[in-house]
Amino acid sequence: MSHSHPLPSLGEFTRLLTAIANIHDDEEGRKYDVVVSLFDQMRNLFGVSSSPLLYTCNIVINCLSQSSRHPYSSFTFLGKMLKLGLEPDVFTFTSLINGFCCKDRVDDALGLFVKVVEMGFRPNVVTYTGLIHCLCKNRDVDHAVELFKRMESDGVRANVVTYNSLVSGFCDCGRLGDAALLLRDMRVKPNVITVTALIDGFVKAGKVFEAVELYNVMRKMSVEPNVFTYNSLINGFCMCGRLDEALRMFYLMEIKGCVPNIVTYTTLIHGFCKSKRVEDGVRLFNEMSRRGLAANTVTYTVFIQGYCLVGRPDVGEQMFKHMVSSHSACPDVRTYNVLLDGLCCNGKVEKALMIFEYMRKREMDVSIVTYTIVIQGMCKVGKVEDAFDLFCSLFTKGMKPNVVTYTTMITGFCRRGLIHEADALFRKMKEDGFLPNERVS
DNA sequence: TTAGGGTTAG
Repeated sequence: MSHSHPLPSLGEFTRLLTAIANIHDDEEGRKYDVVVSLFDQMRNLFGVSSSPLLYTCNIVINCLSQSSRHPYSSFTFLGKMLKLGLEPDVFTFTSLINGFCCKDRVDDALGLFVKVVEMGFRPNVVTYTGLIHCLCKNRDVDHAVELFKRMESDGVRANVVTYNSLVSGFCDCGRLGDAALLLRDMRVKPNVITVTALIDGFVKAGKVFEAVELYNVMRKMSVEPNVFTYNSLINGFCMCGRLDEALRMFYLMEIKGCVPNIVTYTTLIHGFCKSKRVEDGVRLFNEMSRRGLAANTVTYTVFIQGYCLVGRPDVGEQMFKHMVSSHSACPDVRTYNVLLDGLCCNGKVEKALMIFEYMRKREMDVSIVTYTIVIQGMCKVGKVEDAFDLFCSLFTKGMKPNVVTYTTMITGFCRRGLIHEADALFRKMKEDGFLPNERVS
């Protein structure tokens, strides 16, 4: 770098660094590289004697710990900090612990937490909340509650973010009662995220009227619902086929000044498609387009499913081709799954198998759901041997069949009268730890 | 001046 121009100050450099660190970029890796290289340039320019401020290092370390490309770079950077004579603080360690949390490495996160406490640092509400959130995401809500209690006995007060993690955690594992109690007994005012988490919990459990009741309560508590809240409620009505009520909620949100987004429309379209009212879905699609909202992958996928459901796989296929050729949205595995399943259910198994071959040639990321759909299609047209070959190949690919896969294959054998094969597979399924009537999520 | 939380499709 040439020094012919006056140098920016250390403060200006740090502001730049913070700005870059906070950019939400698709190319995460590149951003982190820029941050580290900028930090190195700062050090070269200002010299080691003018030691960079601790918070500058903390910005860098936070970037590094969230980077998935270089898993240990944050610890390498910590070493660099120590060499420069900088003492890490609670911000530094919270970022490092959170780095493990981001990668779902709860045990490493907890291990580091214990070490940091042993070193005499006092974790604060952010440190605890990061761990609680990570435990909840890993469905270990009991452990999260334990940590929550420890936090309180350490004299660290939970804030709304802590409660939000726990309420969502309870909801995610179906403990709606615990979530409701926690919401009731919170020592800080809940916000829209807290209440919406429980509303969505009710919706996912099929209890849409409890969700609506909570919606009414939240307005009395002067917690203002937002687009997330309304999308959740609309989804709740759609899920149980109450489309009129879904529409009424949709109108209500507009009256309340809440602007519907692409998720709102896609949820409604999905509701109509599932109830075989694809034309009503198209009307919503047109309205959405008039408002300048562009359909995304999910919107198209919902339509493809809808058209297949009403026996028009040709239109579904057309939409699929349109999304590819117009580059308006990129089909993902789920789009392919819906198309394959739709074709199979409409007697177009051969076509589905061709698309599946194409997917394999292109080395696309196929899921166990894709395989299950194809196995089912093969069985349907009597190609039980091909289906079983594909089933067996899963193990060498490192894929695990789930209950649906097993059930599909067993049913295929049974339909052909291959009772011994079916029985053997049934036993293998139980060996793999599946109960015959287990549901898949 | 630095760290933590949410919705949609099989």
